[in-house]
Amino acid sequence: MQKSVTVDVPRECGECPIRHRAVCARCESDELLRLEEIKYYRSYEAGQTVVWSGDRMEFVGSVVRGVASLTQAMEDGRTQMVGLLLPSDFVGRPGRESAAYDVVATTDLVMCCFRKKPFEDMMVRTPHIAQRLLEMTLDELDADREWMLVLGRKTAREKIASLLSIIARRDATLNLAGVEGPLEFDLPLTREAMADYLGLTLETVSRQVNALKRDGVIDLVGKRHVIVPDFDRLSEEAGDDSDGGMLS
Amino acid sequence: MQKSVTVDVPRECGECPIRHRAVCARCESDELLRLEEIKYYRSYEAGQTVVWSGDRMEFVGSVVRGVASLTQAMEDGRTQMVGLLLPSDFVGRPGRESAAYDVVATTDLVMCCFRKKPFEDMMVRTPHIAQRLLEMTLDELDADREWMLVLGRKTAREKIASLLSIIARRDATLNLAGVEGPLEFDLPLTREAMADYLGLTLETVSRQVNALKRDGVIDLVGKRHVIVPDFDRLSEEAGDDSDGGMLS
DNA sequence: TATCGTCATTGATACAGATCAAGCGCGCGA
DNA sequence: TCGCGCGCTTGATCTGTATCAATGACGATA
Repeated sequence: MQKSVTVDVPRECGECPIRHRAVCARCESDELLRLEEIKYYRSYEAGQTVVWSGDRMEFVGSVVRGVASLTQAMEDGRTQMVGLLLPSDFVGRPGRESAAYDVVATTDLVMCCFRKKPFEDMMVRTPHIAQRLLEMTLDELDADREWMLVLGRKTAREKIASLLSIIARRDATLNLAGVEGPLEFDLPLTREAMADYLGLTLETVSRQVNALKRDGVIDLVGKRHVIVPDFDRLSEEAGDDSDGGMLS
Repeated sequence: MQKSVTVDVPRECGECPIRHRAVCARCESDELLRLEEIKYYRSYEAGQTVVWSGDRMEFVGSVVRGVASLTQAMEDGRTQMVGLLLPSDFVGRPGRESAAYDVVATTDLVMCCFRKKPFEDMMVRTPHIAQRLLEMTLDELDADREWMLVLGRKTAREKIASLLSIIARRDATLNLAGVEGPLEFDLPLTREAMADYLGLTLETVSRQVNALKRDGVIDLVGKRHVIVPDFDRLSEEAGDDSDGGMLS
């Protein structure tokens, strides 16, 4: 059942696609060498759970390729996704014993992992890592707060537009795609996962996605491939400041 | 108009009520001395804005006494509170030029401030500060993610119960009040502010607060003083795991 | 003591999104 | 090639919360 995914991740940090965005971004080459000694890669298939909430967390790491989600659940089954982890995002919390959320691979996933203890030791001796982690954590805090506005105050249509806008933006910065002209990307989420992220039901997601398509805000190829002819229009639908802020 | 509030905050960090919880918690006495040189206190009256979103942020600091709120707003006036800042919480982001949110004093407020540049310099030379800030930021991230579940998936009644539960808990840890027996505290928020935090209207907040009172989950003295006869019952109403987790 | 403003309550009604219930379409394994 | 299952769509109806509209309760100001 565990079809081992062929992984073409370079052994060398120097060749790593997330070298300049991940927690190691600030490291000098000697620091990188020491990281290289303790790192290892793990692969997961779409749908696999990477970490169970409450479990002992024996490693931390970075998403190298693919998408994972962070999910909180109530006993009765209600579920809220609290984070979308794209390449370069960091998973795990130094100084904490057990995981606070479920981490699930929403696409096939490759992670660059460090056993927790060696990483913590390294952090103490390598300010560049701690600095970068603080910076990334503060960025994430900002992103989550923006998401709180989405969850608390936006309509279903605005929520969908906000999600598409965020994915489009992150996708564009990763691929350094042409900044002008239509954006295009594959949705890494099912309708149900979108619903869990947006605090909606999957039926409402489906209806609103199709409404945005009918109104020409987006175009769909199949169910998952999205074309955004006019990013400003999408931002407007998301209720964001009109000044775009594209790639800013 | 600016009735200068009498401040009885000690000049000495050693006497400071938040000494062991704030960003300075890990500092040795020599580090504290250097912090003392660059710190200064500021007071605000309830309702005053501490920082405007988008403004240049010339200082960072800690809440010493009182409560402040972090708010995001859309152009059309919809408003979402994204953080409640209680004593020892940190305001501002080192390494960023302009504020991302409005910070408003919701009660009379005393802050311990540092001009941004000297503080940043100090952070580089004082790992204890950076370490503590990372820890606090990670804690805040967890809290915000819990709040995303509240905003995205809970009913109005559960939202109110969740808010009361959080305030009760934080209040209890601050005052080291008797862990058993009825909890009691003053709401530091108007009904409208509660609505902004919970993603509701103030009418719904009013109705649900009174419903919880009718059902004996809480008792009210006046509009703002809350008595919680049974904390577990409140947790249950909040939809939280029944095991309490009180002060954990 | 009257008056004003702020904060809160309460009621009537409207509506966005949830819920319940089919049904579609496409990829995959037999 | 069939049939099954999963992801998705679409329709009918229900309901929790928003919205609109008064009214009440207190504290501050004159």
